[in-house]
Amino acid sequence: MTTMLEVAKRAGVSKATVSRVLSGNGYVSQETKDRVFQAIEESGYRPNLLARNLATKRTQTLGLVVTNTLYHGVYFSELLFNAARMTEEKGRQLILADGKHSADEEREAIQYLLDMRCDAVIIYPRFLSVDEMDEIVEKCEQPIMVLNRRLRKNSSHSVWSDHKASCQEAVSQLIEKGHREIAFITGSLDSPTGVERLSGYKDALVQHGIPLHEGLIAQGKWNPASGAAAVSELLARGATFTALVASNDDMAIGAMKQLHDSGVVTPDAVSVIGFDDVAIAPYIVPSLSSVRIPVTEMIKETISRLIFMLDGGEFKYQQTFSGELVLRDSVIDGPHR
Amino acid sequence: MTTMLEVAKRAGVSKATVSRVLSGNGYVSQETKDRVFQAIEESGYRPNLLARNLATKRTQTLGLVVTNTLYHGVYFSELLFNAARMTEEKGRQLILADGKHSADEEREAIQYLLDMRCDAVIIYPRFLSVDEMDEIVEKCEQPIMVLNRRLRKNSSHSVWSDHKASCQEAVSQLIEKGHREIAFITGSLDSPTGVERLSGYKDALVQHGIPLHEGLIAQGKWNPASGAAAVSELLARGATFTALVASNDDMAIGAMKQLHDSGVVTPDAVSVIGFDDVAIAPYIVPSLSSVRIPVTEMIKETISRLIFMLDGGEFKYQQTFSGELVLRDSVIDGPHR
DNA sequence: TTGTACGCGTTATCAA
DNA sequence: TTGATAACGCGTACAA
Repeated sequence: MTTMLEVAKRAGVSKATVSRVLSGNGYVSQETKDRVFQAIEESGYRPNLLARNLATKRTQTLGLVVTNTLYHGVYFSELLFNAARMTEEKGRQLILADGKHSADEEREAIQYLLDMRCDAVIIYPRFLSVDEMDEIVEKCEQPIMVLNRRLRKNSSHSVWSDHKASCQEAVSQLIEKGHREIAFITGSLDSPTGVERLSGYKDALVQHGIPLHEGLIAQGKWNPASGAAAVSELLARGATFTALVASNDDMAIGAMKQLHDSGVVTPDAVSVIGFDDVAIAPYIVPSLSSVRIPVTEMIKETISRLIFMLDGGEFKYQQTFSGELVLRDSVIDGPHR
Repeated sequence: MTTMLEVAKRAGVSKATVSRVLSGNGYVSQETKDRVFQAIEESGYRPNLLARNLATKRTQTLGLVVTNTLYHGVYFSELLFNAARMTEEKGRQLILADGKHSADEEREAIQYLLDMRCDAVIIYPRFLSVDEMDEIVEKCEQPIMVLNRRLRKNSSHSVWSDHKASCQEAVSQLIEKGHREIAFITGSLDSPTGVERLSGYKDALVQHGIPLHEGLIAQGKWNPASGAAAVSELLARGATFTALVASNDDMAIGAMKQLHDSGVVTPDAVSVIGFDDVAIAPYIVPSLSSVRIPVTEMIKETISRLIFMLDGGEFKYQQTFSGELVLRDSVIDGPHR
């Protein structure tokens, strides 16, 4: 690899001058500029970003940590796509680190990004507690933002959407359409998101004076297969319901398939609501209603805040997002029996 | 940020000793080891990877370039997930750079990874020509592997699956099941993959002595909406067919929805085959057959080769993968009318 | 077993 | 307008 020094020699100038030409800082005569550029061309010189970043103490990169349990599915794609786009819009590069599937590995991933001296870090946590992340935010010199969690102490360093309220709203809509027997498929209950959605379901029932039947609740694990399994379990229990809320779209899709396959209940007879809006779902299951989580908007806010902080700014206020309920025919019509 | 020097002072030793303790190279007495570790604890020291990488001339990272037009969908997720997993298995970190949506931006992304001094780079090209990539492979000091293209000169630096043969095979299967009128939805025809699949379709027909009807071919753009639009166009033309091959699963899904909505042809009456196997598809459209591209295996081979090259190895031979046709009932049964 | 001193490829601060 | 030269934080011969 040819270095700046070799370029300098070839052009008959010093390293410093080459550096000036490249960075645009400082005065350089047009004549020497030309000579330098020519030398660069001839030698195929490429700047070493490691050296540059070490010297400037800036890497122009944002780090992003996500668990790979989220990798499958369109939700992650949307997250990643927008994060990359917005980061580059701000003239920076996104570096992705895999949080894998444990708290330790999530910690390691964060640490890696910090050790790489990313200018700032975005964490979409899955295993780490809110308290630990509050600690990380305070300890680190780099600005840090946490997605999908509400930090206790540094709430302005987090951007989240109110899963409980969104779910409560969705269930309320079903109740108002006349549904009384509403089944619920949970997500993994070691995830706050899963717990919050379940809690929203329960609160909506209470709020409308509808008794809670544990028999109408089945546990899922976010993926389609577990949604299908949950429906099997509900049916095996002899549960009857006119509506079904699944804690995400993937499970909702698995659930609908199982409803169809089992033949006990035709899908059209059950109103189904999911979450996160797998973008492809409407093409296949037009009857699936969904609560759309505004990932794009949330990422945008997150990155804006980070950039602002990098420029020395400080946020006092926090911002909550809420899911938007997109209803399809089967819900709008109310119960079919 | 506390540096190694500060740790050294606190422990009453020299930088070199701290470095030895951290890397495990060279002899250090247990006693001083303990002192150093304690000093590290107390000061919250973290090594600066930029400095380390600059000094060692190794970054322990693999770069991956992918266009964001691939981000949506499960194919990309599987690619990324496995790439990250395997890279970390080899004790390295994956760095993702967005190739965005033009040849220039794809070049920039590759250049960025090289400038960051990634030890090796994987390119999943969308816009760059095979010739240009052959050039890049030869010019660069870092090992480079190209996914989903067959390089002309450096074929051992590429891993691809034979799209033409896979598609030909799929269409042949349909023909052998008794289908004679087989519609085809192309991918974007500025992509080699799209062209190859179309060519496989045509060749299969020729091979079986079935006349080619241009009226049975409609253009798509890889996404579900374009698959639906293609079906609309076919129907508007008055085309009749008992089977339909779409150049990927997303379009196949859109196509099936359109077949259903239009009511002209019930989906069950048409055997549909897609490509790439959107993992979620079987949960929703059990009747969708698909050619599974072995992404996981291909990534595995790619990374193995890179690691081997980093250790000074050189590959003489090349390896082709081929898609595996997964047939569902509607195809196995043959034409329904 | 430990310390000294130099190199990695840049940027940045001075003089000149 | 240009050139020495000192950082940046770490690895590593070489010497002790």
